[in-house]
Amino acid sequence: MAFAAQRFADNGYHPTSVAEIVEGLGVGKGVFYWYFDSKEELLRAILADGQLDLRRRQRAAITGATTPLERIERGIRASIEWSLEHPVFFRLFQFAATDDRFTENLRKGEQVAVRDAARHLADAMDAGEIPEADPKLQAHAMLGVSSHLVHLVHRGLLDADEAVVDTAVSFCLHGLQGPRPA
Amino acid sequence: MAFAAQRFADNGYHPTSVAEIVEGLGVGKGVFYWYFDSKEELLRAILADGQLDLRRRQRAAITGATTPLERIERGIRASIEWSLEHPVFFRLFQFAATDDRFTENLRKGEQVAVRDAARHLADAMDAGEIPEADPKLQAHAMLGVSSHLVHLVHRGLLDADEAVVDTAVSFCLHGLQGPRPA
DNA sequence: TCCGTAGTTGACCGATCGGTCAAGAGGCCC
DNA sequence: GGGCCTCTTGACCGATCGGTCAACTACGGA
Repeated sequence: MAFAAQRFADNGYHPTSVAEIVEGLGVGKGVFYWYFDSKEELLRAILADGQLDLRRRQRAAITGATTPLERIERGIRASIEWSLEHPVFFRLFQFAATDDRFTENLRKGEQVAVRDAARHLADAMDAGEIPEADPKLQAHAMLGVSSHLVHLVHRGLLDADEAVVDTAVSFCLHGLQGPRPA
Repeated sequence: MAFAAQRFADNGYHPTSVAEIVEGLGVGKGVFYWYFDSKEELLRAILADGQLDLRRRQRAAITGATTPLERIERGIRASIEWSLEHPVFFRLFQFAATDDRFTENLRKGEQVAVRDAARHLADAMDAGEIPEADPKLQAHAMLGVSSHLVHLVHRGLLDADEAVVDTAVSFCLHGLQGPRPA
């Protein structure tokens, strides 16, 4: 799966053939179809693996935080860092988001994460830490900032500086904050 | 090109064959290869068309604005509205961003837009409208928010409400604003 | 020792791919 | 009318695709 993921990320899902994968692994084609029903199922399994790992990282990052806003910040940081460390998974997520065969697989995991973030946002609103707004929309906005910036780093258009992470976090946090009461 | 763009957006670039396109158009295959060198070149032409149109819209939206920040806001609004009105182009942009064969084509257009936005951000900083920060990073952050939200609308997970646009704009503007001096 | 099963092989399948090209249609100028 | 050029056709090409399957190997238990 790791090898296949690498090839999918490098050459694209469609242009990468099953023959290419098994050849690179030095095994027969039968092995592939013994473990997976199809090439499509392979990618689904890879995506599920990645989502699980990201989710674990997010949960771990959040524990220990005391305020809702701190949970949000840690969640963003963890997501960005994970995405920077796992360019292969990240690229596959991006691809899967553009292909109707796979969007459904992403949706579930993404919605869990967004719902989670939205809950913390709602908590922060209740606590008066940030003004009232649609928490889900804001969670998605933060996701947009993070993933786009990560995308740029992976494309080599941005240095994998910690300044990127800080800028993303700061942008998101202040975006949430809205106009401060004087 | 419009027909091909539609099919590429609906079924994906790779799964859509040239045969499918010419058949849908009711013409012979030779016609296709008379006007385009390859399937790849066709998509490139479509992408260029879309980028040109978006760029025009952005420029038109900005003219007449008096302050840098107003230019930024109008630019965001125009980009989001255009993307909502052109789901086919938007999807193709998203796909192209995930495929190395086409990223280079997007980069140029994207960089022009980002450089433009960054210039207005720098102007706003000089005018003291927003605090100092890396304008390019911020421009990309705004692009991330916009495109992710548009993506959700196209996937049907969000209503094409004007609230979406307003939230995006507000999130971006306050994200730029940073911590207000008390 | 021998059988059963899990795991593996790679030749093979029909379908389809992007792309080619010889043939010809239609119109324009001389 | 006849040569010419633009445009169109669709049969055809070799390559390759995802997927199948009969044959085979390795090995643990009886």
